[in-house]
Amino acid sequence: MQPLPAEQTQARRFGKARSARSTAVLEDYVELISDLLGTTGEARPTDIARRLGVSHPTAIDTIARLKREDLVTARPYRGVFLTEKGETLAKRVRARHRLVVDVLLALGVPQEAAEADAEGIEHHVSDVTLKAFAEFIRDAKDRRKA
Amino acid sequence: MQPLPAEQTQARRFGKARSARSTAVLEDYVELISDLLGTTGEARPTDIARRLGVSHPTAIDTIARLKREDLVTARPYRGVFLTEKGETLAKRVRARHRLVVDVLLALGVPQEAAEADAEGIEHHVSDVTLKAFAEFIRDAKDRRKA
DNA sequence: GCACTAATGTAGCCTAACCTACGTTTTGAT
DNA sequence: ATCAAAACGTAGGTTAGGCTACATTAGTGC
Repeated sequence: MQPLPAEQTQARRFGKARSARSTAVLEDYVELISDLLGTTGEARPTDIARRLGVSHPTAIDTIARLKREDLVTARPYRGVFLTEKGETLAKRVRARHRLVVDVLLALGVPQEAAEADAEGIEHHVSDVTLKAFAEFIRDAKDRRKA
Repeated sequence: MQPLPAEQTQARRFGKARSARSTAVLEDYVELISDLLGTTGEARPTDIARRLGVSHPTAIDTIARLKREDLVTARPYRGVFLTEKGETLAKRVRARHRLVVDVLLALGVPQEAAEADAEGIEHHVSDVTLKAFAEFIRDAKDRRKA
């Protein structure tokens, strides 16, 4: 019996989940900012706060953190913009989000639940899992064609 | 165009994800405590800490929170035990965890990634989605039989 | 039964993410 | 051009969840 490795494996998994949790908020903001910039041309703290369902000081605090992480630029009263790094992250996050929703739908999850659960699930989907998801969706499409 | 409802829907989704995040830690602890009680007969702060990959004061703090939430009982130097409420939660969480892993495996996700990602994903799977997962697994089994 | 070790607990600190209350800047309507 | 409303920003507070360093208790071996 070797309890140590099992313990360490489990600890590593929990650690991963913890770090995913801490980046989840950043990812949500970046994705939302990207959406707002794309649809309305600007991303303002108040809009961001309203969409996320938080107060605007909370949004402003988190935007400050995004700046620290070099994901956005923002100047007082001027709105928020994505850096290169932020743009790249936004693209990845958006693609992952879509894929997660698609997989849930393909599994028979109702639309609203799929959208809602994806909001939480997406942040915990690793690249390996994402690849499996993509293949699953591709195969499902092929099956439908055949 | 009515931008308000869309905003509110999105805000509600984010709110759900936020609250899932805050209960995720509690769920992890309860599940782990249940495991430890089942396999070794006792759940001690140090073991819990080691398995979760956190320091023992962190574990003790969270155990205090679990007590406040009436999920466990614990007395100094005596280990941790689940209340009725904690037991019920543990059962639900364990079943959900297993189902999430099974679904990921069925989708072609490799074992280790499935186990690791499930640790984060499980906390965001709603009852509706869980039901769809259960049906998907059942159907997959039927297909294999046929 | 004493002493050492391991487990447990306490104190004090940090960051993230939330909040309310209040002040300041922009903006747009008259 | 002014002024009110809306947006923005700041101050200060809370809880959760981490940490290290240090003190205490329990258990074990001799």
